Amino acid sequence: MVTKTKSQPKREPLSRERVLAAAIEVADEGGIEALTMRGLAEHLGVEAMSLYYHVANKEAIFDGVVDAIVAEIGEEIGGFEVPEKVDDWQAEIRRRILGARAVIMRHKWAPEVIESRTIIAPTVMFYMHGLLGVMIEGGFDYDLGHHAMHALGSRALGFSQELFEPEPGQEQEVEQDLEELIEHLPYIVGMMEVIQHDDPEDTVGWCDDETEFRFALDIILDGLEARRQALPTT
Amino acid sequence: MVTKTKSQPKREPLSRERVLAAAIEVADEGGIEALTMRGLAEHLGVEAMSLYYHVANKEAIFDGVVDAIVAEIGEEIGGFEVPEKVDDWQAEIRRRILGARAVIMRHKWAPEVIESRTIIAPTVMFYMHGLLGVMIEGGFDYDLGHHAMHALGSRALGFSQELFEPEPGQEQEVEQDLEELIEHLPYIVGMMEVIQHDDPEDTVGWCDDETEFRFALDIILDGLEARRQALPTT
DNA sequence: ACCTGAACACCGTTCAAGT
DNA sequence: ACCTGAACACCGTTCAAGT
Repeated sequence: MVTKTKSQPKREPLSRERVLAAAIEVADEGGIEALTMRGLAEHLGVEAMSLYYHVANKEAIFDGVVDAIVAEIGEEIGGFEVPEKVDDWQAEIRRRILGARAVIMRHKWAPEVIESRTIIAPTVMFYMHGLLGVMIEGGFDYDLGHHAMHALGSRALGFSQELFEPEPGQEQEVEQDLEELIEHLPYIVGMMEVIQHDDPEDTVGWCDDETEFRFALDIILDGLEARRQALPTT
Repeated sequence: MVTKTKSQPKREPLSRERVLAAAIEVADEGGIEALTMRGLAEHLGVEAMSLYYHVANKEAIFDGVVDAIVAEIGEEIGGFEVPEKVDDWQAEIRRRILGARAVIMRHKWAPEVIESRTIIAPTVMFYMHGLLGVMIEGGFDYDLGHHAMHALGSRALGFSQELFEPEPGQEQEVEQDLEELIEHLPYIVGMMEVIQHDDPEDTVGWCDDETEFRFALDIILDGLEARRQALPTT
């Protein structure tokens, strides 16, 4: 073994992979707004300008991060390959989407980054292609498959926009002027009472995200199945 | 009439309302990234710092803009009042949501701003309250109503995240390396061929957003109706 | 080949000062 | 009461220069 040991190398050189991995670390720790070129460089023990040798710009970092997240989804669900025979398309689609969701839950900032891409990432395309393939082999025609992709939307990747949900870390402050709201929002108040009654533990974060996600997902999958069964058999 | 006409006033004074109206104008014209404090001030013929006399900061502008958009939705659908008797909850919900969508279509940057709010705007709360009220009066119990609000998510306000859709102005460039994609993405390619066959006019923007939005909305409404009918009658 | 210092053009925002 | 100039702390990025 010929190794040059002349003075221990202080750090291994940068690379696109290390930059992207660090970017995910920084976002995991401090959220997406913590991911700045200068902050990322500091996290790597390097100057901000050094990053530009390995990535074109910040957008390229976002692109690479999305690729990495989708790759993690691929590991989670065992690849995007479409099986030759699909007996239960609903089960297979649900398995993939809930797997994607598990990954997204580890990187809660990811939806915002994914949505911010103007051109669809090739890896995302491969993921969606897998979903579409499962549906086609499961009895969809292409037209219904197309509708299905749109109906799922971002839910295909395991997330959905919740208008009632605050950002992680910033809990909703419902208490504040609840007094005056009660008379103007009787239905909301009534709903909250029922929900809190069902689950008295939950005080502030009064919704079970996982349950709600599955509820909506099942509605969509059921609706698609009904329309699949209505297809003319050729 | 005693009016002081000593030298024509060059411009009417600023106000919170004028700032917010101008903010919407700027975003309508140049997108949300064009909405900067300096740019907004220039649009108003004023210095950037003057804005801070009327709004606390940029976040407050975003908050106000969301309020204004929801107010516009209110005008579009004739208010958020819940009728005492709801015969066809699906029709009423669909009417409100498609009205909201019409407004969002005029302000395509609005979804991003709405999603960026960490605390739910009071006006948004009123809008959602109206939807919930229609459902309750239409035969939902509070638990199903709660599920429904989550299942609709941002679709309640007339938009949904389309992973395949590029930002307005930046068309998807599918042509680029389509050659190599064909062999890896047979299902996507097959789907595109069928879709283009159905609608040969559409070359690049190959999806009818309105149709897809209604398709997904109907699936959700149908699913909710099925679950409503399954409720125990009390 | 890989990293850096200095500089640029842009942000949002504060604060004391103008009228 | 309403607006402004100067300044600050932060961005992403370019470019010539270092090793």
